[in-house]
Formats: sequence, structure tokens, C-alpha cells
Amino acid sequence: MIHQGQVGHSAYIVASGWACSYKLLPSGSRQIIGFQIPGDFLGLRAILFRTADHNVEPITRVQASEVKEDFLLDAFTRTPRLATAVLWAASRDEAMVVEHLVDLGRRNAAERMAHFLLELGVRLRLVGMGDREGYLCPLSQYLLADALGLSAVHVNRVLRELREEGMLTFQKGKVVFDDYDALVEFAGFHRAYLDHDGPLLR
Amino acid sequence: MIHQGQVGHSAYIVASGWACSYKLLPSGSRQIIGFQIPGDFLGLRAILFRTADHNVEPITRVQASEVKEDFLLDAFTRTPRLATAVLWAASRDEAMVVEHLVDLGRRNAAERMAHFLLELGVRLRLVGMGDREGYLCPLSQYLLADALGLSAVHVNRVLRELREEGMLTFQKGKVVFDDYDALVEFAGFHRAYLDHDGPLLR
DNA sequence: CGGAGGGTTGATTCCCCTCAAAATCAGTGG
DNA sequence: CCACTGATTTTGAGGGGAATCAACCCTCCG
Repeated sequence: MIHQGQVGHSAYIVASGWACSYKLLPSGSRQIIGFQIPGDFLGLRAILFRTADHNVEPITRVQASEVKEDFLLDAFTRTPRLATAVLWAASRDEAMVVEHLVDLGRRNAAERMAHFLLELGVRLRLVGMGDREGYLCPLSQYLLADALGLSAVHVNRVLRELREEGMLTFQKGKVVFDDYDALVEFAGFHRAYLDHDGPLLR
Repeated sequence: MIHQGQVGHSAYIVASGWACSYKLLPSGSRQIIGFQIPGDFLGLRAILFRTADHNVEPITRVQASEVKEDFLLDAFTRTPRLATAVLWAASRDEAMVVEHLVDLGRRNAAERMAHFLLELGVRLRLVGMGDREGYLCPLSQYLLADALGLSAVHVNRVLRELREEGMLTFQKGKVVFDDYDALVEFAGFHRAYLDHDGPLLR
């Protein structure tokens, strides 16, 4: 969908399916920045900076509406409210990246996993694709590893631990919260950063 | 300057001095999101979300221009170009956080340190506070540790390594690039994400 | 002169990586 | 229906990078 270093990209609004954005290092390893789910806006930086600084790739089959560069920039000058809305979306995005940063910097593997899957759960619930019980999740352990800065092997062990602790089960594409409250406590999860009221229009 | 959980903040444009933004975890540990230097805009999320999701604290004595919430939101609707400029600034900010994320996820301690100090160098050069030789840097090893997701002790060891390898010297508040090219190579540093042309105005 | 903050170094521990190999599963074609 | 392939999950063994704990030093400052 978007390729690092290339120019002339569009932005997209995801209608269905999952995608992921990531960066590749010279060493060949990959760091996943985040996952995009239905309702998400992606590619803003690719438009503003003209040349994309990251990649976006579908994980499942994705349907998305294309938002062309010209349209977006025109719309900004013509409809300030839209500009504010996009700014707000970008800020929510940044808040998620920041929380992800905290994950990698100051949480151990299990807390990281728990926090990450909780966040994903809240986001999916906001678009009606999950509930307090759990959700369907097409992510492989390799993808989780590249997102959480772990090895795939260790992802597997951590998932086993969480399962044996009776907090969370992730198997066969399904995340099940076995003990939601314990999990929230364990991960130090505060959903405030996902709950802001939408653009502060005036 | 800004306190997590509090409402009614302003944004600021730093005129002189250094600040840092960070999050605190229940465990008491701290993850520094980034450092603000002269010319940087900070506190946008605190305004858009009404309640701040992070803290900002001065490191040295800071002089900054306050940008009040009302002013900013009014200006958006009245001056679309300004909105685009702010959006652009926010995106550059996010690009830096993303690169920081890659640091924590996929680089070892030494590469992380090198990459971080190189980025800081480029940013400082853009505002005339450093050159290819190096720059003045008021950050303690504790601050570096909390930014890079390391312990202060290990920060010290890594700095010693880099010094003994003849790549970089950080002592007495001065960063000196002993071998800039080697350092860039070692860190896998690409400055593209800092070099975009400024707001794409129309 | 005592105390605090920051820097430096050593010893030990442990979290997570790497390497390696089964086991399971989905799809594919004979 | 089964053999074959490739992707994914699972488990084990061993090693290493960074944390932790614990000193000791220096400088600055009231």
C-alpha cells in the first residue's frame, strides 16, 4: 500500500481488513509501528512529506477508500473543520505510538504483550469488532514479535505464560481475556489515551 | 510545564533551553518520549485532548512563548495555512517518535545511543546549536537512560565503548563526534525523516 | 565541611535471543 | 484420499546483553 522512499502516495481510510505499518533496518530486521484496523486513517505522513518514511502492507484482504493528495490538501484550506479532524486523528495516532514506545522501553515481555493486546481490544471494541470477552485476531506470532521487539520464539513462551496464569488465551486466531481485570492490573493499562472525545470542534 | 492527567494546558514554542517529555509508570519507572530544544513546538496533544497524556519538564532554564488554547483553535479556522503548518509539525514529531520506537525495538544499546545522539545533533544543527564536530548537551546519563530504555549504569558503559572505539565522546556536557561517518554507518542513521521541506503549502 | 547529584567500575543475576528440531496445520496437486 | 510443501506454533538447550546491587570517586554548593 505504501513503500518507504517512494513518492506520490495516497492516504487511505480502512473499511475492512487489517494492515500494518513498519520500518526496515539495514540489518534486515523489521520494527512494526502499528496495526491499522477498520476506521483507521493511514498514510498522512506519506502525503505531507511527499516521500514515505515507512511501509504499509495488508495483513488480511483489505478494502479501503483512497484519499488523494490533492483532495486532502484542498480540503484543508476549504474546510478548516476537516483539517482539525485530521489533526486530531494524527494526534491520536501519535498517542498510540507513544504508548508503544513505553511498551518497548519500560515494560518486560509479558507486560508488553498484555498491554498491546488490551489496547488492540479497546480499539476493536470501538468499531464493534470485539468485546470484553475477546476478539478475532489475524496476527501471527512473527508479526507480534516484530511489533513488540521480541523474537517469535519468546512471543510463544510469553503467550503460554499468560495462558497458564489464567489471564489471557491467544490461540487459533482468537484472543480471549480469561481475567480482564487481572490483565489490566498486570499490564498497567490505562485506556484514557484512546478515549478522547473526538475533534474539539468549535 | 505540563502534567499528565491535568486539564487546561497551553502549548509552547521553545525559545531557549532544553525540556523533556515523559510518561511515568505505576512501577515508578519513567520513559522519556523526547527532548525539546529551541524552535520546537510542544503541548499540542495536551490542547487537543484537553487532558494531558504525558508530562513535560524543563531540563535547563527554559524560555518559551505560550500559545493559548483559544488562540490556537481560532487560528485553525481562520488561517488554514497555519493549521497545515501545525499538522506538519505534529507529523515531524511523530516521525521522530517512530524512529525512537525503532531504536528501542530493534537496536542494541550502543546503536541506540549512537543513533540518538546523531539525531539530536542534526536537530541542533538545524537551529544553529551544533555542527558536524559536535554540540553542547546538558543531558545527564540518567536522562539518557530513561530515554533509551537502559539503566544509567549501562549508559555509562556504552559511552565508554563508543569512546574507546573512537567514534564519539560525550563528557562534561559536550558531545564530540570523533568519526562521524563511522558513527552514521554503525547506527544505520538516515536523516531523511528530519529533512522534509516544511509544510506543503498551496 | 557535609551532603547531594552525577559519573565510573566490578560482580552477579536473569531476561530474552539464537540455534535447532518437532509438531501442527492449510493448501495444492497428483 | 494422500503425499508434499511451506507457514506457523511449540519446546529444549545454551549463550549473551543488559539489569541490579554495591562500592567509590568527583564536583559543586550551601
